[in-house]
Amino acid sequence: MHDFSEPHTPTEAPATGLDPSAQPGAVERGAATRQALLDTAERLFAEHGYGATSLRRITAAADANLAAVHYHFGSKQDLFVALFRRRVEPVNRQRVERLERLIAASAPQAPPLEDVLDVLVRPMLALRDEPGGEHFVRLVGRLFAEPGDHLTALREEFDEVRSKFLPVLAAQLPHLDREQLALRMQFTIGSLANVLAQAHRSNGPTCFPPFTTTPERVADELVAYAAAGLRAPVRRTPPDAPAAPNDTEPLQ
Amino acid sequence: MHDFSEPHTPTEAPATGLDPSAQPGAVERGAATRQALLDTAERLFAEHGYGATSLRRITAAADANLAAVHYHFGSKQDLFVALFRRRVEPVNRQRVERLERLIAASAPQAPPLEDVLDVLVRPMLALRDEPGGEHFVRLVGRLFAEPGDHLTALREEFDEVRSKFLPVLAAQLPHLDREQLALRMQFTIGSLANVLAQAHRSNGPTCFPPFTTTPERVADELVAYAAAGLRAPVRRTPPDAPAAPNDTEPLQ
DNA sequence: GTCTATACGCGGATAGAC
DNA sequence: GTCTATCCGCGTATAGAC
Repeated sequence: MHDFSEPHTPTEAPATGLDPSAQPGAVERGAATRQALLDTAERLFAEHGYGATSLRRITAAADANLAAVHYHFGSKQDLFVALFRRRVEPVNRQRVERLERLIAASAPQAPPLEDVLDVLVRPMLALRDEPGGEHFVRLVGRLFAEPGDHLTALREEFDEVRSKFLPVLAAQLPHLDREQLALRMQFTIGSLANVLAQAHRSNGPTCFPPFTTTPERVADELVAYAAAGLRAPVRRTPPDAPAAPNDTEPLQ
Repeated sequence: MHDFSEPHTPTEAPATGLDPSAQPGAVERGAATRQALLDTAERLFAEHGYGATSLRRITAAADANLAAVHYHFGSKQDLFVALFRRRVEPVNRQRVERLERLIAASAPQAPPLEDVLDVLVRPMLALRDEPGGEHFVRLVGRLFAEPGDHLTALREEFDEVRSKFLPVLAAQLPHLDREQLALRMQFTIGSLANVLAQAHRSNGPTCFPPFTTTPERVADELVAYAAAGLRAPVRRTPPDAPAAPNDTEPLQ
């Protein structure tokens, strides 16, 4: 129902010192406010979710005025996009650069599957060790599960990553056709997303027993799991669908 | 910031015909309203997300009054829980029953890994073929990514499933310790959740090339992938962390 | 250029009439 | 059981102070 066609670009640049009416130090204060809003929103969005976090709470916690969000970013949505890009762009740049180094190192053969997966997975998991990153990874985990209307722009950030990694993976997985590879990569991304979304529960409460695992250890396990899954032989017949015809009754 | 400690249980039972002030046919109308609210909310939540779907839109589309939601369910949150339980309880009952049949059939050995995974995965994917189920599976996919505050009650629905499946899986995976098994099952659940969340995009737009896959085909692929991943040998050393020390600059 | 104050319409929730 | 009226907090927009 919203209209994001003209997303409002207010801070086209801190056009430093051109305007004689500007207060001394105004630019620095503006940058500090912007920063505080990004950091605070990142933490609160991760803890309570996007919808449950109001701009009033964010601005109060960041010692800023309610309207500061709209001045610096244009809308709540745009604030989210900004804090998201801030973290994701370096990660995706690392992924692509490291992949290209891998390709160069193993040329003319394609690089080993495990190495490619490692480069895909580790930079994102490593965010957990950056200040504030532990909040951010939960947001990433949730992104792919969100309904598609308003966050498509963010998902497009991953398009370059996908387009560069897919052919390299395909070269090591000749037993899969295009559709099978796409499906299995969807499994792999889901594994990563789920781990990211649950990363904050170091003493995991409901779903799985508590365990204390470093991001490095998680990356190791995920790479081993995904590589084996991607290499799995194509399955032919479902082994078991006993399905007594009426073991589901109609809805209440 | 919400308080869901006392969730309001209004419709303790359609206490049929006890109240002399009730209109004739009131009970049937009430049940029909309840049903319409569940079906409509399920569709709208799946299409636009929970937060972006207002009670006013739901009640308008279901030809009901705004206050009907609070009368029948107590709150928007409780409406979500109700429509969720309606679908998930039969699925989880199927899973447990089929697992017990598998155990009995292969006793005294543990049942084959692929069969156990098939029984875990297929009933949920099969919901796509039920009327309205194609909407519901998207909600399931999102559940595990949601922040933990208000939906813990729903996640507990899966506790019985987990406690019954984990030991059977462990019996087939003696090379994994408890922590490794928990982590790899988290990967597996993530794979399933991601597929469910994207299930509606039969012509997948941003993330993966379009493909038309039946739920049965997806279940086959997921079982093959997860079985291989779970069986993967434990990895020892990360193969590649070239990580030029400064390939990440500080945040903007 | 940055921030404050204030206003509008819509969201979920609730009380009480019918 | 159902509905109307109402409450308060939300995202958003804008006018004007510094």
